[in-house]
Amino acid sequence: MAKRGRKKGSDGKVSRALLLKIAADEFAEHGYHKTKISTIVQKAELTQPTFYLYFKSKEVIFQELEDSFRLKLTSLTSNSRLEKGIEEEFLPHRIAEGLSAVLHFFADHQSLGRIGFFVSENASQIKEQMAQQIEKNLLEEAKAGYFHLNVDMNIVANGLVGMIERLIITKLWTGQNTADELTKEIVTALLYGLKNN
Amino acid sequence: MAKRGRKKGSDGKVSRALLLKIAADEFAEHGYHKTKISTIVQKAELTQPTFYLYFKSKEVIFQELEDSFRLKLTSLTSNSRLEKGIEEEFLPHRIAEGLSAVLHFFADHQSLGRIGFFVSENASQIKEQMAQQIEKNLLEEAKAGYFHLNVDMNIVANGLVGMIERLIITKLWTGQNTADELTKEIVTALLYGLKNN
Amino acid sequence: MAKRGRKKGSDGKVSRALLLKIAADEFAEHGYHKTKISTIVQKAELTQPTFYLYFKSKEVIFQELEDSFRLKLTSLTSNSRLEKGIEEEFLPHRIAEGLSAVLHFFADHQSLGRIGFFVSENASQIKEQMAQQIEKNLLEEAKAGYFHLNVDMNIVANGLVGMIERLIITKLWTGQNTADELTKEIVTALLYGLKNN
Amino acid sequence: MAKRGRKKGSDGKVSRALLLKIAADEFAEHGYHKTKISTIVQKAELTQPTFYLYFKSKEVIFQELEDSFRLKLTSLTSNSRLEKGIEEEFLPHRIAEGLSAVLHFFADHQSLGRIGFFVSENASQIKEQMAQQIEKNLLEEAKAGYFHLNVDMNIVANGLVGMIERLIITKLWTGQNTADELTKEIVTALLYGLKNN
DNA sequence: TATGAATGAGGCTTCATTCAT
DNA sequence: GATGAATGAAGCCTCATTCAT
Repeated sequence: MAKRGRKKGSDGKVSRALLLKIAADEFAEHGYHKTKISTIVQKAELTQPTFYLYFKSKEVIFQELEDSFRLKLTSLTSNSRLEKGIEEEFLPHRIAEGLSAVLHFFADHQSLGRIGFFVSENASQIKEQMAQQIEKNLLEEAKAGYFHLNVDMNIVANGLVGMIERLIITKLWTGQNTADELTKEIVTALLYGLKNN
Repeated sequence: MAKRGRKKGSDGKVSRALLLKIAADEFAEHGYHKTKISTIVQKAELTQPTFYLYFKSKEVIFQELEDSFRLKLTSLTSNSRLEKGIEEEFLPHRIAEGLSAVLHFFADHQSLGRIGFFVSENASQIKEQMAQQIEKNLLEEAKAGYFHLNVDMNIVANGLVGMIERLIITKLWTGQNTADELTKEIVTALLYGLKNN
Repeated sequence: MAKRGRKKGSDGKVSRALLLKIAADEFAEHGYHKTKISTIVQKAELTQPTFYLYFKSKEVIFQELEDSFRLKLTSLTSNSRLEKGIEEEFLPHRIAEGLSAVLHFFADHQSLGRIGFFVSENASQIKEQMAQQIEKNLLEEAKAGYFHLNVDMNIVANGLVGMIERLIITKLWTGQNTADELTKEIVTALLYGLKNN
Repeated sequence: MAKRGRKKGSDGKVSRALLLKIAADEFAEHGYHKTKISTIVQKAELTQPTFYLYFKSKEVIFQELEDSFRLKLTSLTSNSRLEKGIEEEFLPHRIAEGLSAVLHFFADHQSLGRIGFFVSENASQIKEQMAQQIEKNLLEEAKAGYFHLNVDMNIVANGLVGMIERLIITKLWTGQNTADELTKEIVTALLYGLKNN
């Protein structure tokens, strides 16, 4: 039944998705330059021209993965702002929710996370966006009286991103700690240094 | 003027150092793969064979830079432990000293810092070593009664490294903050979360 | 006509064989070091990357040629042993057969022969293997009473290999003598020095 | 006492001879192309410019070594002709003398021998000259009645050179046989195949 | 949809050789 | 007589990408 030139059971959508997945793993493991198209297609049991059927270039498939990461991450952080009027005793719990979501995302999408946070040339920029989101939240929360203002919130936000980044690599992805464990530790450390008194 | 042979005023030590410096800048700016020997020697107004007079390969000169970074960093962190018997009121100041030294080092050696902390394939490993050093310090200090033990010190150490890393990029190297300003902010945030009560 | 992509009528097997043949000629004529991949592909009207499509390296294609030589030579020499019970009057004829096969092989495969016997770094080893094969044959034949034992058969075997080697170059490949003529001369000289009485 | 730029105790003649000797060993061991000027001068504890003080090029020093070999070899073979009127019973002894001289020469000058006989591009030509010398001797000796003429003397001469060549490598230079032992074996094998009746 | 075959562009490295002192 | 420093020339190899089927 298969037409000439068509692999039995082959399906564009499937091949494309497969290439994307393998590429993600390769980029994540070896970085952009050491990742070779030839390796990707080999693992997908396809050929190089087929790759170019779905992606215009190496750069483009990488970009698609990076964009995918960005999208998911943005949607997460934008949901983490605290509502006004929350009781102080619930504060740790509310803050934890946002952080937890982020950590779970990274736990569930290692390759994508590695790409967006560590191998992309824009990683720094991505993290800065994240830091800005966090800063906005912190400032509002401080204005609401939850936090003192003895520290520069932009610095705190950036520091927080750095902390998260490092713990993802060293603790989450190594399996030493779960997303929830890390959440608790971070929140504790954070609050006791930020909480108004 | 001479097209071949000895360039007027040429000196092996000088040429080598020049290549090393330019290479550091190139690696720092473009990463390992995008850095080309041809560019390095062009900027040094030398030729490719001259490069190989002083360095066995691209990999080797990179390694030399990485090692140089490692050495300086290690000597800094190993000097930052607190002596026993220090008065609590001087604690922030003492802790700040170690951190300050590290930040000043990064401020003064951007390219080297970028190489060791961001472009090297061993960057993660290097940071982990640093985190271990810090953890040891923290644990001793906790034992001495300066800190409480409500948090996992290994997590704190790694988080701290992440914070530092991120602030170096976003604040120190952008010129937004000086090493001393950052030191103060980090110590403040840190202590209020760690200090025993 | 196409500048890129598939050449009209191109066929992997053919290209590979072509490269192999040209490489054999080049190696045979110029030796290993003076043979350039760029020349090989030029003569094949291909480009350098294509070469690497079929052979991992210069060394590897050379090895393949050497192995090919070894294989054929080994199969020839191992077939040249005399059966027991052969009449003495047919001895010269039987011995000639083995030698003749070898010389015909060299006559028909100059480049390969030159590679295995003269340009390979293992040429000496190859010849020694051949000498050992020959020695084994001679010893069996001596045991069967065809030859006397007044001489060291290992020396004779090595000397014989040297004779063959030299005559191949000076007589066979120059066209001064045919394989059959040489066979006769060598057998004559050999037997009258070896024959029992 | 040494003047500026002059190594203590340095002497042109000595340096030149040293370079020549080391070069001979290197060429003999590694062949022409794998022998590097840089290695030669290193072993001589000199520098590359010094090399060019004594030899115009790599090719030239090699040529000098090859010429040196040629000279010595030629003087040997030209002395090996048999005088007319020698008694038949002394023939083996007289033939042996010439051969012995050659083998002793190779035994005493391995590197030079290897260069002239195996690494030079003219090795084949050199051997042919030798073969011609030998052929002339053989023909005269045949004319004098010492040998029969059932074989082509040019073929015998070339074969003999091949035998010698191979035995030098496999027996003489490996220490398995002395020059005198080989001489005896070769003469025996040779005579019983050549002697008239 | 898929592929066998091919290539443009470009990087790393080596080596014989030379100049100014 | 000797050398520290430098280079012109050239070769091997890799990789993203494309064409014709």
